[in-house]
Amino acid sequence: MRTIALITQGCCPPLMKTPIDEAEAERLAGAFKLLGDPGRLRLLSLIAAHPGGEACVCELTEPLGLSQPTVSHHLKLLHQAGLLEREKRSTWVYYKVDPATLKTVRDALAI
Amino acid sequence: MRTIALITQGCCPPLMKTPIDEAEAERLAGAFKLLGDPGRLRLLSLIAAHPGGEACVCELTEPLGLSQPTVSHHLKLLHQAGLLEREKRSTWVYYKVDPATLKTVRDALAI
DNA sequence: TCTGAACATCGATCGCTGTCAATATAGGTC
DNA sequence: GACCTATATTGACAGCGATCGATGTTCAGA
Repeated sequence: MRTIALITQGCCPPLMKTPIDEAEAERLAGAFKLLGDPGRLRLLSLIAAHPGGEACVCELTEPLGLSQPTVSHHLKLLHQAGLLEREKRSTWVYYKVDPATLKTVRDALAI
Repeated sequence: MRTIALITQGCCPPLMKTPIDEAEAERLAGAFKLLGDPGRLRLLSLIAAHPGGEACVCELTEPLGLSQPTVSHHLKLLHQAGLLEREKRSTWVYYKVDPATLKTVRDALAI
């Protein structure tokens, strides 16, 4: 799946106000494509609901029921899109949801 | 692409409040998968921004640059998910965005 | 009833992506 | 250094879905 730069470039104007052009549609669709996978949605949900609003990979693999490489792959995509912040602490890597990016996506659907 | 019943079944609890289960993730991901295609996003945008908030298929094919069967296919998916209302008037079929369903999807991303 | 227009369905193709096993990398501990 | 743990990368495969041409269906008008 292609990487999407979400926050930069003044993404994303409200869909419903005025017709978006093809480039904007491509970028916004990239964001929704990320949200269009049950595993990634559950990852976001697990991380957001985790104590402290953050979780490391080892805390996510088992409840998700997916292999470690797959989880790592999904986390990378979500991070590249700006939906997850990433912080390495010694051996562990902690992820937390970036509310601003999430809001950007949500606002694109405003009536 | 599988059909998603969006409004019915009390869909969709906010992702970020509490961990969603696999069934909810599957359903919600289905909705975002629909939004994860540039053509469908532009369809929604074109229809919403069209005078009267509605448009028939013949007004959408050309600005989208996709074949009529493809446009018809996308419209069917969006309609099945409840994102578009469909009304047949003699030879023409008019589609309009359903704001309630859109809000349902948007609210799932609430912080 | 014939014709043309608008829309839907079918069948086939082809690129994309979610998945995992295997392997690599990096950090901690002894 | 040797070993273990946590995470990332790689390579390969299988299934899905976006697309289009061809065809079907429905409706209005002559």
